[in-house]
Amino acid sequence: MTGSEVPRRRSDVTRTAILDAARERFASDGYERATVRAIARDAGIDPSMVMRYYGSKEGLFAAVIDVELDFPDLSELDPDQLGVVLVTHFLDLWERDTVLRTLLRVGVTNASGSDRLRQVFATQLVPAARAFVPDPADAERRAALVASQVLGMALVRYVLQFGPAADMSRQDVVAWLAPTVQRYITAEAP
Amino acid sequence: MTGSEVPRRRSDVTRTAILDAARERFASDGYERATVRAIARDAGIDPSMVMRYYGSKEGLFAAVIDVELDFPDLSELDPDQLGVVLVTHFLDLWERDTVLRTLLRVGVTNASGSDRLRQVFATQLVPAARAFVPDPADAERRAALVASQVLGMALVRYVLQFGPAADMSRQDVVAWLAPTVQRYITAEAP
DNA sequence: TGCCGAGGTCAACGGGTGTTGGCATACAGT
DNA sequence: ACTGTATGCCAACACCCGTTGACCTCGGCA
Repeated sequence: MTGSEVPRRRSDVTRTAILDAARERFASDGYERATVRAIARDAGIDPSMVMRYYGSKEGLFAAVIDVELDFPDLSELDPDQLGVVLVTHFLDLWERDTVLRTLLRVGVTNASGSDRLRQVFATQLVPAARAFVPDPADAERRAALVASQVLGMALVRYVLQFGPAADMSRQDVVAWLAPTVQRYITAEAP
Repeated sequence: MTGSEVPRRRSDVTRTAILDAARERFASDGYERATVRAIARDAGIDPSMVMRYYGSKEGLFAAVIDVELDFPDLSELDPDQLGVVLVTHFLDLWERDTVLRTLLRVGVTNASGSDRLRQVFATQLVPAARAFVPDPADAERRAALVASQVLGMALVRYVLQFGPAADMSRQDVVAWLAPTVQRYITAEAP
């Protein structure tokens, strides 16, 4: 992913139109109900274009979830601020684009979605945790606890949209969740 | 729901066979990928029987998720034990049968699934919280925080099956999550 | 100007879906 | 024993899906 560049081929505009439409459809409908036909209609082109450029529906989905979740540099951070920084960063990620929403929606029913979710967990969250936990041996467990709280909040707030969770301000979410995350990483094992 | 009774009609055995098969299919495949034909095959009958007894696929799903989550009586409980009791009870619920798993799997993509999930939240969790929170005005918010942690753990442990989360013992889950839940309900607002 | 390939449309295929109506069978009540 | 009804199966319908291949239409180049 090199981000924005000037289109070298004429078809690039169509390519990204498909990708944008796919992002929204997968995010709001999940994998099964997001049909190739609907995505093509949103992008204003023929369904066969989707196949030409992405090979198959599965290939299109792979392109959608192929993004890097750039984790913040935590190396010289006050360990007491870990909870606040992590929760704030996660809120940013969830609100910036739709890819995590897509991943969560799809990961619950689709194998390649949950694979990718596990992969993000293992390559991004676990290593970050490893640098701060008291005992590296249980870094995975502590990362899983953090994931449970963060994904759970994302679930009720952005996907299921429970009223009280969706209405909370960012500050309140951080204020409530940061101590939890902080404890999961740095506290003594109970 | 009167529970177990002697079958009055000959078809009751088929009825429950369909329901059992549907429970498993919906729980493991989600709504879209659980086909009427596959459910009927599992139940050993013809797909048209499903329609005769439950009207439609949607009606069958409604029957599957029409269950009461009997909440424990918390009225004379030591408020300090709230976290432990709640987390333990939730683990029981998730491990006893598949209905919550179904609800979570389906609620993420299907409207009637997430409706039911919101309904369970509003009629079971919020009232329970109302009895213990310092200020009844924010009972909903505190209940939402509890839901975020509990559903999040269920998500990574039972649905996504993140290794470290799935491998934790019940005691460890309770030991880690109970203080979080306790704080969400009884602690001063930050 | 003539050509050629890239970009795009169109119609169709094979398969799977939820759902329906007709027909057989076994049972219960008289 | 006879009959009406509950129970079940079978075949088909209409629809939607992902995917394919044949065809058209431009823009750039010799």
